[in-house]
Amino acid sequence: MRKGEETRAKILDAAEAAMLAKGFGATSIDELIVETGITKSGFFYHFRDKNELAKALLERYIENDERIYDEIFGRARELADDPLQAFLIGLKLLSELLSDLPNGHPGCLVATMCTQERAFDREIQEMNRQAALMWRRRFGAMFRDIMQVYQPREALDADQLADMVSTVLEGGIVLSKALKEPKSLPDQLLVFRSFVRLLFQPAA
Amino acid sequence: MRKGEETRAKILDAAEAAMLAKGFGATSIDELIVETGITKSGFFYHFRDKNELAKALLERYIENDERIYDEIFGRARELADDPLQAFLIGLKLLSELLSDLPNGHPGCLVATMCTQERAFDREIQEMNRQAALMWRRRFGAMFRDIMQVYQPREALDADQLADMVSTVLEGGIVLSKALKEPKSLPDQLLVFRSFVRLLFQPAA
DNA sequence: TGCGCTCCCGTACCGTCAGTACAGTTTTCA
DNA sequence: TGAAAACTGTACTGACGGTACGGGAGCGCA
Repeated sequence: MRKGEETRAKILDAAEAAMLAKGFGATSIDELIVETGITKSGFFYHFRDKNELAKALLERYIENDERIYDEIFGRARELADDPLQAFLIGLKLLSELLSDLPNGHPGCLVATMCTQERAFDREIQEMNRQAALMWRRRFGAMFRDIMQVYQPREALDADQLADMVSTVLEGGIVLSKALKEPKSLPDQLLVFRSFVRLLFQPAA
Repeated sequence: MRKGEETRAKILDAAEAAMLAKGFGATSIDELIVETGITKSGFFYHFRDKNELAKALLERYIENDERIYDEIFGRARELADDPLQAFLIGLKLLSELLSDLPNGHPGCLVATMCTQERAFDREIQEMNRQAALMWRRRFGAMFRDIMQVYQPREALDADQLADMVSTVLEGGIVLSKALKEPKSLPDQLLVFRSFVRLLFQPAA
């Protein structure tokens, strides 16, 4: 029971790294079992097929993602009472966290499964959708809190602003990878941060 | 010669649609030859291997991409002398173009090849990088023109702002696909447009 | 008329990979 | 100590990427 979880986690670790680097199709089960030191039968004991591996992978990824956001924006909220300040601090903390990754962000599993959508079943596509909706709810609530205190200088919807956070993160990851410049992602997040500050800055 | 080009284009058409929908790995050569009505030997006459197909695909995609940007921002420049107004009009035109795609943006090949980077050779990764750099040059020049006339309200670098255009486009595509909401991409572009307007709006 | 070139077909084959089937073995924990 | 959990081993199937190579239709040209 305990051992099973451990092996399962080892497979997921190897799979996540490989999938983010090479994509779903280019990652073979054979290579995963070599890396984790089990046999093919062992692999299929844990996962019925490759699709179920992808599902477990995505599930774990999203949970971890949520945990990180909880921590960062929770900490930011401790540092400032004002919702705008807290959000700006959160973006800064997130940018710093992303800067500290030596090889840049490893990639977002949600994005990789989006760009290869038809390779996966409906269940995975729905998990992806729910993840994006959770981001919208999370950041949307923050923007609504901010709007209770500050009047935006442009009439923008809280949900659209929330989606902008996801957009900048996902787009930043793509751009960073394309340019091979890890710094681009945290930089783009800071540009967005400037925009948010400008948007809610009281008219002089 | 003429016939060869035609067949080649037909393969590329089928491949592009399939790759954007399913990803690289999930697109089989067998299915491409069925769709284009040629044989396997015929396919390998045109492309040495799958990687070379990807290269030709990316090349064609980037050229087309550049052409579209040339048209849209060229047209925008005709409609307004002021560089800021021209850029804002360009973003609006681009947003409208993206809105008019019935099934949403089919996906960016640069992004799909980024999320599967190790599956491709260095040449393709370099093409991807050059494409992103071209976007930076293109939009960077526009922001520099704008900055000659308008003082930004936040100290932001023209190149970082240029990267923001790419970021919003790539991120918007990912988000649109994840959410299954084609409208998200053009919406996000308009949110970014508001930010740009706000950034260069003369202080009241 | 026939030569050569482009463009493609047909066939046979190889290695890799996902996945199946199932019997047997070790490990773990109650 | 015994049953369940966690594997191993072997043998196979079918799809796919890719190779090899001979052949042939159509076309331009001398």
